[in-house]
Amino acid sequence: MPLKSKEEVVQEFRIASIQDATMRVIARKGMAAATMQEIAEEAGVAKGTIYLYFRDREELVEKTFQTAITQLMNEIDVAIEQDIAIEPKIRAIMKAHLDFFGRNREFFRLYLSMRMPEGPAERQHRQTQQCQPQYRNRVQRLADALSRAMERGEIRTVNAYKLALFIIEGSTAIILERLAEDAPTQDETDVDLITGLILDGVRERR
Amino acid sequence: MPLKSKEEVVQEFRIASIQDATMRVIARKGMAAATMQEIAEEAGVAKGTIYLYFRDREELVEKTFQTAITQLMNEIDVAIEQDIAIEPKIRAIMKAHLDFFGRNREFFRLYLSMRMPEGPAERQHRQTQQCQPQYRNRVQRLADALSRAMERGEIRTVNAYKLALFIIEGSTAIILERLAEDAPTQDETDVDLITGLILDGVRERR
DNA sequence: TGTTTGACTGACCGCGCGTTCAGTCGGCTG
DNA sequence: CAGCCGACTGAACGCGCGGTCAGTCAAACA
Repeated sequence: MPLKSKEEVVQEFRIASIQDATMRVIARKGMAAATMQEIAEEAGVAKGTIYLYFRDREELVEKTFQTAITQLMNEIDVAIEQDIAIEPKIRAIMKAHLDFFGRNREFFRLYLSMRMPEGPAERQHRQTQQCQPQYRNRVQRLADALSRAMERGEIRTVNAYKLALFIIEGSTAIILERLAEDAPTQDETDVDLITGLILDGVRERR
Repeated sequence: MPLKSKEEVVQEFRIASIQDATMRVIARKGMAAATMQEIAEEAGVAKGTIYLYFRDREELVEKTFQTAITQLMNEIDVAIEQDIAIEPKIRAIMKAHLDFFGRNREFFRLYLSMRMPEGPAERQHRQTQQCQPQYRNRVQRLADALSRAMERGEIRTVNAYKLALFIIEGSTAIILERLAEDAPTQDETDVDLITGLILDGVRERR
């Protein structure tokens, strides 16, 4: 039965609004300072209601993170799977990142928090187990695409994983800067800058 | 009177060991999860003792951050002020970063935490006021060096600030990766990789 | 219409934090 | 050597958190 019952629709709506609220509050206060009380108020429900849909705070944050990152991964996949030259591919990947984080400013901070887990060693470990694969996956996919370009002789041979790290974090910094700007730069300008840097560097050639 | 009295020496030693302990605990548990109790135990003093040297937790963390970042800035200044071509300059700056974070692994996490402040808006603002200048300063100095190289025609003209951001965050990612490795890569390898990327990109030229 | 149900609420609990301060004690002073 | 000083301690406090659950009430049911 593919049709959703009224109850299912209501449930999904609740879950989505609580997750949205979670993102906004974490974006505002930071991971550790985001309280269940404030998330509940933001979502327009009572604190207890959240516990009807999520076992505890940890599960709420994990599920919220998963929902959002899955969406990002899907968008990047589209860009990465296209069988095109490395230059338009890098452009497409950078554009996907800029678009996504532009549309989901709130998510960005949750994303950074998850990459730098807190608390007792055991919890850090669990959070890393859950988040690191998503991140490494993203880096690894780019690294694979770069490796293939190296084999094809499009780009010179270097450590593909470190190159991917460099590209992703470098552009993350530019995204961060862009998000802080009042009048964000045009997408294309930053995409051009990043792509140009990666491919040709900055040395003047005479 | 340049000579330090016995009391001053003891005081400075206490302050230094408490700050060292603070760095280690934050490195282990993260900014928000680092408790005064654990910092005190790590430093081998009672919790109350910390309050003889620091007004509150906030001041402790701020002062600890300042002490460490000042040292980093000094080491980078040496590299940046040298009047040499842009290539050896970038090499020297990258090397200074790698050296510093290699010697002060603990500091790295405190550094990242300070860049992404938590809590109520007002506290975030204060932390940003206190930390952002240090960071922007570092980026700006690199941007200035790059601007000068652009004027001299050594490198092509792009947005110097964004280029500096890209370089610093990209290499930060590589440092992070290196710190996680069991057998860290040789310094020179990463410095070569980063410098090569920035100057010449990765496109194969035939 | 009287009854049942269960989604939702929010006062409450226990815990662990940052912070305080009365008390301790080794060493200096007169 | 008695008396004092002040660096140091750690039990105790208040607060605010995550999590609980007895109570509420609108909608579904009979």
